Amino acid sequence: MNLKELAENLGLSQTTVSRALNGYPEVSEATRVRVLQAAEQYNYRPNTRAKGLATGRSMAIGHVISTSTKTELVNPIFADFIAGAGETYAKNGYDMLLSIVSDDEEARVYRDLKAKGTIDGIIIHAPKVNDLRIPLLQQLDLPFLVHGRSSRGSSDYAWVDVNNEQAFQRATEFLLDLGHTRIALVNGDENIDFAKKRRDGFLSAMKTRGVDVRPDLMRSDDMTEVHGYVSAKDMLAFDVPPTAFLVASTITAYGVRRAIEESGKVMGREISVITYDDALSYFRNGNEVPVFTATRSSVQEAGRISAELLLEMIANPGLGPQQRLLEAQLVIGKSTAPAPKD
Amino acid sequence: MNLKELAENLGLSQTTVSRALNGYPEVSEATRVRVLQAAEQYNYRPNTRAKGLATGRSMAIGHVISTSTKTELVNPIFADFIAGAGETYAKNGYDMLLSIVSDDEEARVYRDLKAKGTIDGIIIHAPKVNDLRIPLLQQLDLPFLVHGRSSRGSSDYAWVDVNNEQAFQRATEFLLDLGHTRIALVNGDENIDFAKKRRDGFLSAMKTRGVDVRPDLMRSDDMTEVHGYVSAKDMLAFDVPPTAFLVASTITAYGVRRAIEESGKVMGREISVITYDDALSYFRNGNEVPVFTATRSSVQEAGRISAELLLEMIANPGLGPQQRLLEAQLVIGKSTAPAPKD
DNA sequence: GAATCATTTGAAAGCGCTTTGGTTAACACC
DNA sequence: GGTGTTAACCAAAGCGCTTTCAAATGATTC
Repeated sequence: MNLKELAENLGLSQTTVSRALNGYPEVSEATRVRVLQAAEQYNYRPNTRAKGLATGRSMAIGHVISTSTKTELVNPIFADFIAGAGETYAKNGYDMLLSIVSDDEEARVYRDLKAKGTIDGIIIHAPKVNDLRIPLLQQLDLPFLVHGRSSRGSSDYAWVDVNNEQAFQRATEFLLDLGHTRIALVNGDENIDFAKKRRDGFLSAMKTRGVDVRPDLMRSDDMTEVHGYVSAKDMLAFDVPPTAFLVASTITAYGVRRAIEESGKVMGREISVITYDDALSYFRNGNEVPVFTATRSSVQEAGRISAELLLEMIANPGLGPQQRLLEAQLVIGKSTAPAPKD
Repeated sequence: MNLKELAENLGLSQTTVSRALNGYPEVSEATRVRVLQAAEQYNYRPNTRAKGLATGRSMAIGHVISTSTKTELVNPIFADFIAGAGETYAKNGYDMLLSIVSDDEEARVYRDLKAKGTIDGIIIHAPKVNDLRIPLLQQLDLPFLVHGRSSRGSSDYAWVDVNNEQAFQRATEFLLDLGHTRIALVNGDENIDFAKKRRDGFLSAMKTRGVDVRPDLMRSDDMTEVHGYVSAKDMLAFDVPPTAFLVASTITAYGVRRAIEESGKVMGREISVITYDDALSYFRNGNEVPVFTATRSSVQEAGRISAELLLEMIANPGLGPQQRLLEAQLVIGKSTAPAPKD
């Protein structure tokens, strides 16, 4: 069933039917009702492509997820982020277009999406400290929003980010308050901005308290379980091992925990752990009492907010780039305890 | 830059330019080269919507992920599945459209996607034992493929699935061979077909060997970490606790492991664990030696194959529904040992 | 009763592409 | 020279919608 057929069925012009369906005022209430009923009855839905062609808008938002060509990892936090965003899109009649792109092709993909007119806006993830995608998108004149921030370069773009520096600074202070000084940092890939910021927060807290930072207690890599395991296992074998770990994700924290237990120590007694917790739906940090003491911020919530801001910017082009800084909560779990006296 | 402008620039008609770009034979080699060069130079990309309107195809595949209205969980295995599928789509010029839908709206969403012509085909996930989506999609005349199978109802539809029954049967036999008889099943939600099949495999192996199955050693729920923890903790507190766990996912297995360690026992010594391993990229089952003995099948691979089969079916409508049964591998890790003698 | 106005409707153009059904020119053949 | 054939190109219709501009109708005003 298309508009023409529907109009013929009703004995009306396409114009009138289109107007009735789209809520324009120049239609008598009687015919509007008649049209809506008929549309319902025949289950009429306007063809997306035709509508888009006529209006110049595609009613779709792109999400580009870049996988490094080498590692081919897909971060599961995307699943939750996208769930949050998808909800907002659905509510506003937008579709979500997903592109999985190897990082050497990203520039081409953006240009194509713009030139082909596939999408009205785009959300990008995990920006690097100095991310070239941002100037590229600025120049492309395609509304976009960054999940995260990029420290260097222009700051005149839309983003939604967590206050990562503050989160890890507080976490570090908490460990210091417990008497820990040999604190290890099992970070994400520090080429990515958020990991860099977390490191900054860690270092800043240590410096403020005048505690020496041992470079051999800092690791940085993709936030897999194995990364946590390997890093912790390695450091626990030191002559003077760390007494606490600051970890970048619950997944990695599970690896750290595995190494701790393998070493015969007990987490939350001899060894303390604080992790960043994205509140992943399949990876809740325990049920009642959190397993890990954690800096928590829901990535699903971030997805929802990101989508809302982007749609807002698309609706009001004069609005300028929207930005939102979320604060992580420090929740106390069973993984932290005072530093052992030795 | 659109086709008209490009054609004017070249002093050719839109017809000829379109033909040159799409590889039709009625164009001289000289002009084809000229056209391609110009297109390259102006970075011309045909407008997706216009092309779709003219051809009647949208060059997009929909993925519908349903979240139960109650739990709002987003299974991270989708991230990997989608990564696999996305690769195939990109290679073939298709876009991927993602819908996150609460389960009470699914039927409407399918009808809409079909009526609006947004997509050329659809992939659905996690079918129930008796899944109503399948007859609905059959009736809608929209090419579709199911990731998983639905035991009841017509079997005349396209699917890609793992031989779940066989996988868990083998895993159970392996535990029985090690002398375990008190084997607990920490399964996924058994309303979903794959979980049902795994249970069948488990029961079939137990029955064949004449080992009694204790109903209180079987749990079924969403495959979260917490589900594993709570189930295992509960069962380990029994007067006669299980000596082995058969678990539905690595994530859940981490919960089981947490409970085991909390109980003061050691996994791979007093307690054995076998898990199903989807080979999630952020959740590799250990590095060299697997942490868990596991039945492994890559969900990313399943995504790739699913996308390939669906595109094939779209390209050749006469082909009939494609189906592919993948076998899981039984890999031996550090989590299994002979049953303790008591 | 004529002029004005608001209300409601419709014809047709246009969005950017593909594709049908030509047309033209060059060439070969008898 | 006339007839076919082929290669290369183009004009225009059509995909299903929105939107501009015009027209018809009935109500209102003087």
